[in-house]
Amino acid sequence: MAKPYERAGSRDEDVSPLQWTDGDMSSPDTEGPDTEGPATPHIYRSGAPEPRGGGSQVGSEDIEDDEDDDDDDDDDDGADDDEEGPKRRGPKRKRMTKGRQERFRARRVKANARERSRMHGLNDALEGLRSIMPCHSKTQKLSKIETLRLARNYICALSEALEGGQSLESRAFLETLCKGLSQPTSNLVAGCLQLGPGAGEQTQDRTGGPRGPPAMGGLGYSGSPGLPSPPYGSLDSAHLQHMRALKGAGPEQQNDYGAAGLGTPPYDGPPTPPLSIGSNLVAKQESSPHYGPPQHYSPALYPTAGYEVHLDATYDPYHPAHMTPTQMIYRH
DNA sequence: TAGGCCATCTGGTCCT
DNA sequence: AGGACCAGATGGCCTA
Repeated sequence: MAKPYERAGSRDEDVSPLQWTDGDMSSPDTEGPDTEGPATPHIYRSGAPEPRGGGSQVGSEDIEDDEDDDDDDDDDDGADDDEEGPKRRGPKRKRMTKGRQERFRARRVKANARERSRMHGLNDALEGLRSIMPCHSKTQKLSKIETLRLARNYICALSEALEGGQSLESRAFLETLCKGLSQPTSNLVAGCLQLGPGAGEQTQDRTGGPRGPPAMGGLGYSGSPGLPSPPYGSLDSAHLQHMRALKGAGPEQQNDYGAAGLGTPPYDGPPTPPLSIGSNLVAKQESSPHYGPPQHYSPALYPTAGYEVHLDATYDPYHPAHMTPTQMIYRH
């Protein structure tokens, strides 16, 4: 079943919102989109399965009404003792008075919003990564895990190519690229690169029908070759740029995206978020001691939005002198 | 219907 | 105290 992740629409649009089962916080009033659409309530109240931890969710724990509001700190010794099930470790919790419960809810709402925002940032970064992968298909989006695997392989493959002068059309390059990827992703990559172990070899896709172009026979998944049905992804222009750079094409030739018919800049993804890989790399090198000199990376791997990255003809990725962005020629 | 992938909520832990 | 990060749990969507 493992199929490159594909979804009709972004889930962010129809995501939802919190269903406030308790009347205290009737609306999270945090983000707009999250307050509309179908509900995805995960507020564990009575009746809902508890997420973990032996059963004491704050939302479902000792919630009290106002009656014994302030004198409850003394008698909470027994609060956990009379619970059935495993005892909870850690500091004893105080009973949730209404006021405390409200403060807790407010804190949780804020924390949830932050967490959502954090995950969105993470996803944005992942999307940026997707967009510079050698095969960037708009119809078949790589899943998160496959994106990370492909990125790792891509770095390895390009490094090997730089080291050994290996051809980027070689089978070895493709094998490195597809190491550990799922079959559909491997096939996608193969389709993008228009490479195959046996040109003209007829293979079968998952549905059993013969397909062309040639598939990734034995790559990653031995004995399970086959390309998924078209549309295949496209060889990303960023990858073409990498290939050109690695082949030592002169700057003049590297400039003419339009003339070459590519028509797109090396990075034509969505507006680069603050987490832009390329820009961050350069910026952090110059400003942050935590990011030390990048080790064993190819500048060509980091096309920055709005920039084209070109390799110095004498570039040696392992030479210390070439570890800095000064070896990169940026041209807008 | 099962399984993959995802977004979200949540509590715990660590750090500032 | 509050924020960042993390991992578990849950339910929705989609495809085979």
